[in-house]
Amino acid sequence: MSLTQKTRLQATRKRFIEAGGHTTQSFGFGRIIGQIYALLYLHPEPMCLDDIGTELGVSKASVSISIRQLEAWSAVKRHWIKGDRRDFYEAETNFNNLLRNGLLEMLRKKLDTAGAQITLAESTLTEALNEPNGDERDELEVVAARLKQAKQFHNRISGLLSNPLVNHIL
Amino acid sequence: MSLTQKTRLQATRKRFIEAGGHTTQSFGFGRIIGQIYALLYLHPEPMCLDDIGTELGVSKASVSISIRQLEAWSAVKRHWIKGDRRDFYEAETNFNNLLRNGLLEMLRKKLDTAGAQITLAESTLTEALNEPNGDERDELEVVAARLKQAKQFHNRISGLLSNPLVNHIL
DNA sequence: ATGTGCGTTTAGTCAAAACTAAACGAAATA
DNA sequence: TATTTCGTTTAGTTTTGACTAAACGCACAT
Repeated sequence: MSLTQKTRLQATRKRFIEAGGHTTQSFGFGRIIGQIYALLYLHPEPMCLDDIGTELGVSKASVSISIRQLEAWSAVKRHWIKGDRRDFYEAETNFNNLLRNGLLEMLRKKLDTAGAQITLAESTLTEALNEPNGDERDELEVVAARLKQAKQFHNRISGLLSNPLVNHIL
Repeated sequence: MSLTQKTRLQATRKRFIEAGGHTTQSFGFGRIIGQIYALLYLHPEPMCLDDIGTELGVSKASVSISIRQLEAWSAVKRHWIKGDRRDFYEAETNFNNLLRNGLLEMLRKKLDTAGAQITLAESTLTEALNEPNGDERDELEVVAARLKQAKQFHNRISGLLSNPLVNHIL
């Protein structure tokens, strides 16, 4: 392989890996997660923890933690090699699965906890509403109305995420 | 107003505000942003910077910075009060606008920069591909194929965000 | 059993982000 | 012009969380 080809391939890899790290960073997951995925995505063969760490210049511990996150999102798959005790990983190249099991699943969880909070607030308020009139009854009802509106919106979004049509589009 | 009513109203407010802060925090924006929005959302009248800061127990500077972010997302609106030099703010209760101008807009920007990076990587690689054969031609083509696939997925998602049908559902 | 080679856990470090206090500039008031 | 009252900027502090080195536990081999 010519020197220029090699250099350009390395440059391409490096750029893509940096971009991956930058992207996950901007979404609030660390930088390493994106870098690992990008590295595996462009790598023809599965890689082990040590090689990944060496390639990216980070510790094995970081790789271990990050790769478990990626596994939980179905973004990488373990690859068994007979006679080798090490764990090898390759990227899940099917972005649809990645989207469904990763991003959307996370979104769902966050929506759930948010929804639970709203419900909790609502029920606390309902107790107050059932009592005989007080001198700030109006305000009480304004808050109740807003909470109700928030819950409606929450339900709409939740419904959207479990809508089979929407899920098919993604 | 009875004491129990007052207590419960305050408890409801507090819980809702904390939940709001927690939510925005989990999405990588600060805690204060969500707290301010939640406070304004449950507050019948527009509030000024100082009152917001006092209510949440944070400095006016923090409120100033955060509320400009909220304004950029159309999540709050300025409310002019004649004869008062202070800026008053109220929550945008239309969640659809909020979604469109806030979350989706942000998503669009991140997709754009990610797409630009992929394109850049692709063009760097294309130069190498146009050269005569080298001894790692195969690997070069694997990387090229992966980049192409990534770009396709990126385009699909971008298209989805500007799809009028999808935009209408949201 | 003992040693070796893994992945994981933990305790600690360090850098980046959040947040504050204080200084500042602009606009209204006197 | 001097003063007051805002919102913003800035410089410094605190907090958070990313990351590492080292210890650990487990499984297999000898």
